[in-house]
Amino acid sequence: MSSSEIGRPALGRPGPGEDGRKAILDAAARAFARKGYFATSIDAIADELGATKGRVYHYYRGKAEIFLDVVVTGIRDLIAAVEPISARTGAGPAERMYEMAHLHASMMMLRNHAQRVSVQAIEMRSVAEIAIHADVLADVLALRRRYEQIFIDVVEEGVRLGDFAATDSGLVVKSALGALNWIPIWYAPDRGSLDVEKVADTFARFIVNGLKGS
Amino acid sequence: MSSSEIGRPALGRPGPGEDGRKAILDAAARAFARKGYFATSIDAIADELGATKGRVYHYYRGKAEIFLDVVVTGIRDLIAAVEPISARTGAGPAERMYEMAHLHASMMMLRNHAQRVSVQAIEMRSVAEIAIHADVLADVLALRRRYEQIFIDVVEEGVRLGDFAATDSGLVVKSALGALNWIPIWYAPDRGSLDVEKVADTFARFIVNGLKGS
DNA sequence: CTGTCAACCTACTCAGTAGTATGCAAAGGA
DNA sequence: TCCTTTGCATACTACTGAGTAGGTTGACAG
Repeated sequence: MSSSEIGRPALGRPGPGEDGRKAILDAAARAFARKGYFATSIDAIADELGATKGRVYHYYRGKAEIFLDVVVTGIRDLIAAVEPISARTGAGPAERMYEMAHLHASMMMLRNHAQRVSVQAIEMRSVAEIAIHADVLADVLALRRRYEQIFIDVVEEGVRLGDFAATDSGLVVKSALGALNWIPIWYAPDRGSLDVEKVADTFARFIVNGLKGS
Repeated sequence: MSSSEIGRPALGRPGPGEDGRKAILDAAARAFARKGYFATSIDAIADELGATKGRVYHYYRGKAEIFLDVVVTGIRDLIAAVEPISARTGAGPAERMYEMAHLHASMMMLRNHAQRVSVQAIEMRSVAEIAIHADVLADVLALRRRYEQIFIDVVEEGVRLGDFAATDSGLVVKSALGALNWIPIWYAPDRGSLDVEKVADTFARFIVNGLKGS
């Protein structure tokens, strides 16, 4: 809050500042990714930090606020990574869609805790504790829609060019993103048996083929 | 327990018996589907029943047991519905896969609370409360693997016949089931805007096309 | 060297809820 | 008819965990 004002006061102990929030965000993302929202106590997040509750509550108003911050960060990261690909010139829709799906899949696997949290978060809308933050929730939904729209645009361009079969673009994108978003649920990062590249490639091919039609 | 013994005693008040468990199971499925495991109290389940805790604890040992029972029921229903299609003679792998995906998608949408619960349940493995029931959890994982195997078998048959492109059948099935299992997360049953049949058809086509390759 | 403020930590409070103890009622069987 | 057993409800207990209150430390400004 105060640090975002113009001509910061610069009084007293400077300390971590915005980095303090970031550290908590990362710890919370790891903890939430492991146990889920409810099974993760504030104390557990503090432990993950090597600190106590006091530190957490110094930067955040409450548990729900931390959680939503993790979720928003996760989606923002996705958009920031995928949007440039969608806008790439000199590549057809199919090729771009492959790259987008490939990257999304990779991000889901590479120990990206925020992504795992974002995924489990979607069914939280009904939980009162979360629903209170209607403004942030609206942001989350808007970001998610925007992300879907990126894919929809590419699909519709592909349909116009005849590269993809004509169907309800909203629905096929939900199919594709469903397949991708499901990855964190079954993918276990520890056992290196499954190659990230191979999974991403298989998924991306599957999706592009699904769009092309027979 | 006692009712499963041979030559049941048949003493005292007969009452609902196994139906009592069923009623609780349904109420719990609805409640869990709405709020999730942790946000659903035993009292909430009892309310859904129009009863109190006492009734619930008369039939179940605890919350986790109810939850896992809902999950097992959900998967069993899926297997019971889809397995017959996979074994159908006189239809090619592509056609059967379409029907399987179509049915799975439909079951995800038709207010099937148990399915929604099963979906949210997968990330529960790490929660101590649930992990205690190692035996039931093992059953759940086995059932889930068995269900996946049904799809894998059809895919591999399709590959052998040249109907499907050759890839890692385990991974493409995970893609397909991911897309399908994701449905409960975005599909809102109340607003009738989205036609169940249309969604199921779009998803099933998408999946079959994805398997066929280009 | 002193006041100030961020950056914490410790030690509480208090609400919600899983699970229990107990009692009562209804429905057969003998 | 009474006894037994199931099928509940009511009224607890015990605990966990979110959020708070207040204290302490250390860096920087003046």
